[in-house]
Amino acid sequence: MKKPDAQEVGTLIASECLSVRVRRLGRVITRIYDAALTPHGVSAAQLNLLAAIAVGDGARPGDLTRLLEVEKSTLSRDLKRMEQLGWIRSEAALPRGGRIVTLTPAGSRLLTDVRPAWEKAQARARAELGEKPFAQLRAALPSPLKAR
Amino acid sequence: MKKPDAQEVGTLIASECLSVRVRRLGRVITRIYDAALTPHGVSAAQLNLLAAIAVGDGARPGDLTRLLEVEKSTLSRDLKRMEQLGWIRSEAALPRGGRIVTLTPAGSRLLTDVRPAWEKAQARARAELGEKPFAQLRAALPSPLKAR
DNA sequence: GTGCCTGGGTTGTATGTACAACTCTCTCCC
DNA sequence: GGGAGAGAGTTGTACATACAACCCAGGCAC
Repeated sequence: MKKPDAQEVGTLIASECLSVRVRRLGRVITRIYDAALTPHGVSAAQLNLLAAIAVGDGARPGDLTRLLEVEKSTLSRDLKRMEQLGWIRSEAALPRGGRIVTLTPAGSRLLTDVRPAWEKAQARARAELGEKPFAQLRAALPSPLKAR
Repeated sequence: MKKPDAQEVGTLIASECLSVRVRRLGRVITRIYDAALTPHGVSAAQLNLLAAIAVGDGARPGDLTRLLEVEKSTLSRDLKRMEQLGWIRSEAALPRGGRIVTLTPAGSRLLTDVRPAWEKAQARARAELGEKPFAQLRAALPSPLKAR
């Protein structure tokens, strides 16, 4: 039952696989931001989405899926939750049953209120990673706003 | 109801936030690996875990949580699924109710079988990101095996 | 010993995420 | 005008993930 092959492949993947590293990093980073944001009752994922909506002062769901690279079904549910929380509003507006999502006043307020906590999280993430890896990451990953 | 502040904060976060970029990248990368691995009935997360177990030819759950930076409750459930799938075995072994998780023959076989698909995914991820960002990412993110 | 702490594990609950299948509504082609 | 197809959205289902609240076993203090 000795399977040296399996051990070898395991070591290869554990040490070389990009998804291992990226997913691990995602968990670490998400924890940092979630912890900082908890007092405001908002999660990292939700803040990302709120910010994306705020950028254009309203957005079509289709744009958001492309910007954030989320599946449309995921977005649909995330938006529903945030609508129930009173942070966004979804107005039927466009021809093909298309809609436009905008921040409510409560959503706008939340976003501005949360800024100091976000900055703290950003600083903590920077400290956790180290100055150099932080800069490398920044360089390697395009800002979603530029991406497309 | 004009909230230029909110728009400003939104733009700041959307363009500067590390969690936005990292989480987005995680979704993209996970999709690539999941797609390549689907024919083998294994997900990216599961493969990561299998590999981590294979490295040491068995591991204690506590080590795995540190290695992968996963919450212990998450690990508990992931292991349970994989045990039901017949890929791993969990033997009660140590003093404090501690256990050791090892690959079954089926798990070992799966790991070696899956290698070509993994390599294809790795190549696709590299192509998707571009050669330079790929190298930058590699440099910025420590291999989990080194991390601690 | 009794009580407390710590390390290790599971369970309840909620969110984030994806894929597949479905509906709806236009548009376009013939 | 009737059907094919594209674009947008929702719903079913399953997995990955975390936090909080537990449970259990050992060690330590006194």
